[in-house]
Amino acid sequence: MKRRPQNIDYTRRKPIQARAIDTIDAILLACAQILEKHGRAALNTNHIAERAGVSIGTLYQYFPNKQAILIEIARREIERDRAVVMNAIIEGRKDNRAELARICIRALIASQTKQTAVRRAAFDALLAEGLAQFGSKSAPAFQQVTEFIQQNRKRLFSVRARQPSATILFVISRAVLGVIRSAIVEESPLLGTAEFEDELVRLVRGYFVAA
Amino acid sequence: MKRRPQNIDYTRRKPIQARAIDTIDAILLACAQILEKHGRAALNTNHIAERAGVSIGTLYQYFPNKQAILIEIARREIERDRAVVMNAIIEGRKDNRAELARICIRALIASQTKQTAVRRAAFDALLAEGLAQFGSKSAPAFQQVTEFIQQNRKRLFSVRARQPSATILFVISRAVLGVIRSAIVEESPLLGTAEFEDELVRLVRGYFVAA
Amino acid sequence: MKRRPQNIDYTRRKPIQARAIDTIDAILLACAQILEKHGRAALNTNHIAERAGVSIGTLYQYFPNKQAILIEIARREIERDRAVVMNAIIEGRKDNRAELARICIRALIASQTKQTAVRRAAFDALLAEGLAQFGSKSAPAFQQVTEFIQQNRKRLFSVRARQPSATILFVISRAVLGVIRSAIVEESPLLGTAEFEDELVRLVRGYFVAA
Amino acid sequence: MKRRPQNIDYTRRKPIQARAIDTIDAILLACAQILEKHGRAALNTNHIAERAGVSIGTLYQYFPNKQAILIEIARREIERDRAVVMNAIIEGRKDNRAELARICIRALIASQTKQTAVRRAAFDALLAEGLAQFGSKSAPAFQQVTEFIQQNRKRLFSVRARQPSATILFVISRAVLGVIRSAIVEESPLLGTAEFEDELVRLVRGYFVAA
DNA sequence: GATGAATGAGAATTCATTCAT
DNA sequence: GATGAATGAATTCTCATTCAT
Repeated sequence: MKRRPQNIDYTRRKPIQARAIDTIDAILLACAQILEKHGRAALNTNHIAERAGVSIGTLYQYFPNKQAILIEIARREIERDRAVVMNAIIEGRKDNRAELARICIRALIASQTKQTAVRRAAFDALLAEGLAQFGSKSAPAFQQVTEFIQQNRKRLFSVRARQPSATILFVISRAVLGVIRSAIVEESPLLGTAEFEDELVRLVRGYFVAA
Repeated sequence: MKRRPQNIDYTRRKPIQARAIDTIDAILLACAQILEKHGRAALNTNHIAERAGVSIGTLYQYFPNKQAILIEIARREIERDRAVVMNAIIEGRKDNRAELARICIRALIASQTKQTAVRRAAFDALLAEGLAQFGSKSAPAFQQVTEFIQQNRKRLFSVRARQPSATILFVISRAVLGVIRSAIVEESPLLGTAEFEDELVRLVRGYFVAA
Repeated sequence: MKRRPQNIDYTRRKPIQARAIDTIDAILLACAQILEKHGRAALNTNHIAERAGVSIGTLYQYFPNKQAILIEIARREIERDRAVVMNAIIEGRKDNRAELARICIRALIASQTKQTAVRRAAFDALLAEGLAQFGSKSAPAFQQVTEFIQQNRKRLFSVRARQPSATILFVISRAVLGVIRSAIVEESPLLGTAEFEDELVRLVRGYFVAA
Repeated sequence: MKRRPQNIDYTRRKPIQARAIDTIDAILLACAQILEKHGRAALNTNHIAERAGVSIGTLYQYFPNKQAILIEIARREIERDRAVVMNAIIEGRKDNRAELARICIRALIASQTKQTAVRRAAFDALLAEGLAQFGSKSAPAFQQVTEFIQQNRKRLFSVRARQPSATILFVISRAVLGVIRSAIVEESPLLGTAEFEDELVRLVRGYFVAA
């Protein structure tokens, strides 16, 4: 894949001109829509540009290549995940009796269920780019959540809960996400049932209680 | 001359002779090797045929398209997963004191760590083909394991363990696999440590004990 | 296109063994069926052999190449056309009052309307083979009709009819067939109407009456 | 990398600029030249692009597939036929004594004799595309001629001529074209003789006079 | 005679990317 | 900055034909 010298930093969050923001958002939205409607095989840059209502030349002014578009989508999805969990926790704090684990799980299920195809393709791009990228992109996003959880352990997981080390947080977050993603991917009938949510809560509880 | 796609179902040859089985295995092996060595982007049918030592025409006698090769690989990987778990369980029975959960987890980690690229690409193909396929392919393979576990619940998970329903087995299996796969994909330093295995065992134990 | 040395004369009408006749007919029938059902693009030798219930090797024992199959079909179609016209004329003689032109036209419309796709493909093969072939194959078949018409001119076309030279017969036969084929190809609503038949009869009458 | 056929209707560029029109003409011309020189079997898109002096990619910007090129040629040939007949009629009006039928016939023979291979291949493409297409493409082109003929019936076919209904015009036009095309396809020695033209004129006259 | 696995040249088509305007 | 025509390497897949068994 030939790349032109990249004089635009596409990871920058706030381009100076409003028009540029619109263009970038239009491109990302177009990409996501194609992914969702027609699948990964139908995704190509000409099509993205067309749907975004910009010329292919303009698209290449904002993204150095196709991969970069998907990576930017992945970056935003990860950020959205983080926001979802944080929001759930903050909401939960207001209501003292709420079970935080359940709230987070419910939020995650809702979030993951949306835009399946988009997320898949975007994260695939991330993987193809070299796995190290993934860490560097997702880590900061989850850092905030991780810190918050460690500081609020007692309130979050009952008194008996163990001190959640980085390993523990890794295991439990990937376990929950793994189950949810599998249910989505396998189109499990469990999705959306109360039983499913209950079992996930039990998984989290059991883990934190286990000696 | 390339004609437009035929609407006639001209089914591909099914292997009867040993020679044909060798050919199929050679194609699958070649595909896996390319995936592992050069990555998914470098995978193309000419390359596969060449490495398999057959003509491109022969490849297309046995597989209707590139996708089908990946799907067959996925099918075999799923079968291998099943065999790995069954073997672990059967081995564990001989040694009465063995913790079966740990044995299964150890086997799964070992199994999943191999052929990362191959598995990724193969399962992606399965997904692209329509997600429901996945269920129908993996379900029979895991049926045997599921039944065995239900029959040996007490021995497997200690006396206090809950009756493992289909839901419970779904959740715990996807949780464990989800954590292992995430560790692989994110190239986590936890992979291969005793701590990682311990935490997974704890995850399983805690879940089965949780009220 | 590579051809193997051709040691079987596929134009021979009566192969010695009954089995061979069956095989040839099966191949021609299969070819015609595919043409009619799936169109020319779907016609390939493997498919023909499969549908004929013979191996591809056997097919190549009876026909030196794909083209030869189509040419044999064309040969038989031409022969059928001749038989249709001759039959119509002979039937007409019994009934003294019958208008022979009308009877022939009616028979031709009926005949041409059948197996459109088969005829098209077969005659195309004939053309591709070099136009000279066409003359040598069709001429003998029509010779008989031509001679018969010339001998029965008066009875066939009324008293005032001109002496039908070879040119005249060429013009009128191709005119009538041209109109019928156009009607078929263009899917004209005229096909099957009495008006259509009437006009064709008028075309023939007018031509033979014209000074 | 070749993807499976997209189900997105990603319409081909429509020519706005003069450059694009040149490109289209170059492609059509190249296609016609190859057809005429090397025959249909030698026609492939790479060859067309090369001869047209454009890249294969450019060819596919303007035509979705090979078929479409042939269909556009057919469309233009039909339009040319119409123009030929109209011109002949208009020329004929200036010379009051001219026999219009003869003038049209002479023009048609001249026109049909050119580019035999091109016309054959192009019209075949039209047929393969679904026969109804043919009607819808040719009908508008002939509408103009048909109307003109109906309005000038008397002058065109002598006083005794019948009112030419749509059916009559269909029959006579296809009859004349059918004879001419057969003569070309069968490489008849009649082509180019005065006798041939005379007989065609007689065919037309006789038909219009016939009661 | 029959079989059918293997062949491989060759054709169609795609799509990321560039660059002159 | 924007445009969009042009590029062409790369890839998938077909199918007539052969020949060892």
